[in-house]
Amino acid sequence: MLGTQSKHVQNVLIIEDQHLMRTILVDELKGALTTCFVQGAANMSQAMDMLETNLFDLVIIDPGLPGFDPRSQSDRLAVVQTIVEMSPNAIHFVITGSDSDEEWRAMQKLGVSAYLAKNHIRPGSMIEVLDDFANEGLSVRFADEAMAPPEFVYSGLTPREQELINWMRQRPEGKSRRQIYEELGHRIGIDPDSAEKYYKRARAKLLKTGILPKGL
Amino acid sequence: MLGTQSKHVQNVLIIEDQHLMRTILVDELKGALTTCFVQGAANMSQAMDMLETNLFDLVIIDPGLPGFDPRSQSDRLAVVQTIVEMSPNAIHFVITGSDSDEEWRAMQKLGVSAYLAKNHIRPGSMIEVLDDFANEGLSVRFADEAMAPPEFVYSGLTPREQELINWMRQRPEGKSRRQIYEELGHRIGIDPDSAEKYYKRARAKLLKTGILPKGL
DNA sequence: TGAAACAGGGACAGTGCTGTCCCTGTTTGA
DNA sequence: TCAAACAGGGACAGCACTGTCCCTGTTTCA
Repeated sequence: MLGTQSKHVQNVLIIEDQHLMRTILVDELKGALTTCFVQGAANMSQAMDMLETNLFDLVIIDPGLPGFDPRSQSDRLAVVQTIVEMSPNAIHFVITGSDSDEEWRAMQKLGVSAYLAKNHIRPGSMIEVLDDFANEGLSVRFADEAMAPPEFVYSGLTPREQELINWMRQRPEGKSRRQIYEELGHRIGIDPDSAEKYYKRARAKLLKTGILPKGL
Repeated sequence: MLGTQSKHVQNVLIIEDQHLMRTILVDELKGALTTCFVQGAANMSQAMDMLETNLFDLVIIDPGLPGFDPRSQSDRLAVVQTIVEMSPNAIHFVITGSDSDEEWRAMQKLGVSAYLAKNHIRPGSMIEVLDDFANEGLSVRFADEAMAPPEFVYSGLTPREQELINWMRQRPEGKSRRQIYEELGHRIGIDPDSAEKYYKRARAKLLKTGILPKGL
């Protein structure tokens, strides 16, 4: 189950008690794998049910489950150990809100292949994590304070329009909009003209509703 | 800014260090408000920049920010207090991974209107929270172990197909599929025939790829 | 002053999801 | 055995988003 196999994983289980986080992790995995079948469990008993009745290729675990003390290192390790033992043929990733180097080492001894701080997982990151794992057999991401550009979302924009606005907001000083159109068009594989159109339409919409950020 | 106003909020700031959680909160807010402008900040300095240069109607805070000790009650309260003082005209919601009754009381004294445990926020919940707030001036949701039905996602299904599969998986023993079509069609405002079609198409796709759950 | 960058549009085709309506068969249970 | 429930499709229209190509003006700056 190593190597190039990892992107064709079929059966994935995500064990995480926060609904929104679980939902988006399911989506991220769906996006990172070409064809797959992702299931989510919100607590230990649900997870154990599913582990008993299914064979998973990949199990993603947040050890901070309800009924266990999130401060207790032994509780966290016990959760992971139980799950690893119930799915001996699966790959196991751990996702955590509060990471530590010691915990990663302990998890690794239990057979965990990746250890990911929640605040270091961005949309699209799971692809990189799976790549790391395919190449090196493991992937580790500790918490990270690095600046991400602030988000900005207006309810009336389509995804493409949002994308163009976001890129344009990060435009460096000396760069012309045309250069952004060129660059971005190349990056996402569309005509620079189209990129220009999306930006202009987005801008027009924002102007009409009066909420146009400062960088235009 | 009370009452029916709350759904027409325009400017929203979400302060949360976990990228995925922030992303989905932005989306949830975008969905819950008719027209809005949602911004996200990943840490305190970014948040303070934005609070200085913008006027927000609603600020949503996760007090567990990088640079502060998530175990320290005083750190958490200080974060919230600073933000509340910087946006005196805004409504403030607090979202937290580890909730407690005492913390909610302390937050309330700082002027916080809603206190929400992360594991109690489901997709679509923000609408209810805003309703609660509009009616009662506050909204509180402590952590909750109640069973949510396990998720199931297959990468090749459209949203509607997913929805039908998910409803059908929860079908009670004595209920016929036709009854589900009826009920669901009524609930989401489509023809029962259409519901039937979606389910059948979804089922066919799952059969073709070999991953059909047990309940059919 | 002339060229590039800009704002702000229109026309058009393609695609995927939605939703309605209709069809043929097979299985199941009262 | 007869009707309802089921599996598994086809045809078709509407709609939103995408993407390409083209247009007119105005501003900016070398």
